Amino acid sequence: MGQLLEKKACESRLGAIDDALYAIGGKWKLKIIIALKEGNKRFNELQRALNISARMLSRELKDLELNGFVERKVYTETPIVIEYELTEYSNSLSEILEALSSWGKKHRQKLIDERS
Amino acid sequence: MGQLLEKKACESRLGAIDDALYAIGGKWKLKIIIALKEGNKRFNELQRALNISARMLSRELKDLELNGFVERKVYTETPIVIEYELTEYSNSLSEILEALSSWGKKHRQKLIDERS
DNA sequence: CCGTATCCGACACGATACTG
DNA sequence: CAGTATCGTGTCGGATACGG
Repeated sequence: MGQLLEKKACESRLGAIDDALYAIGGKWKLKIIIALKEGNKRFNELQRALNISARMLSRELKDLELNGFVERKVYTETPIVIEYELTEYSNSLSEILEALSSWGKKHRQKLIDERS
Repeated sequence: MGQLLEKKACESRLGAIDDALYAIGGKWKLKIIIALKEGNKRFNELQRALNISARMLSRELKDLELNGFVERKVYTETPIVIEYELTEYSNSLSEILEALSSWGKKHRQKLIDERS
């Protein structure tokens, strides 16, 4: 009977989603990553691009660094410049990013259509 | 120059991700949907399957219904039974679900490997 | 420019108890 | 069983100010 198998599969997916949301859930993480896909950015550039407070940005960047998505680069030649750069590992998120943004686009269009 | 194009694309993706997170962000929405993929479920079944409080489940189900992902079905034959069922539209999330859970699985494995 | 510290309100989330 | 009401906690997240 497939019941049991289905249940196992479901539980496994639930756990996996948990892990994923724990790492990249929240309001900012994916958005920061998208912004950095455009190219390395400095702290203030990110802040302006995302309309995020310094406090949150600082926190989230640390978190992203700890989890291996982002690297903080310090160029010591004067003037000293600090940039944030995506790591190789962050590329593993591309499918998620693609799926989310393409769905978001369609969803927004649906909402617009319904209102008319 | 591709700079401008890239910037536009980035902003568009940021907006789309916003829309997506607004609709399906948070700790519970996707998990409820996954649980229902296994088959229709009653309130208490969902509660036990997800370890979610009645309060949150009630809220999230209303939200999911409003956004067209879930339908509340009432079977009036005694004994009266109330079930929650996924709508057709909820299938549009399958790519996201797939991407998230497969990434989550790999990510967890990575964490395990690193710890050894 | 790159952040950190502090204060504060809003809300996500949980536990418990309760109603029809 | 299907929810709602109440209460309490923690985190989210912004505003402002400040120091390296």
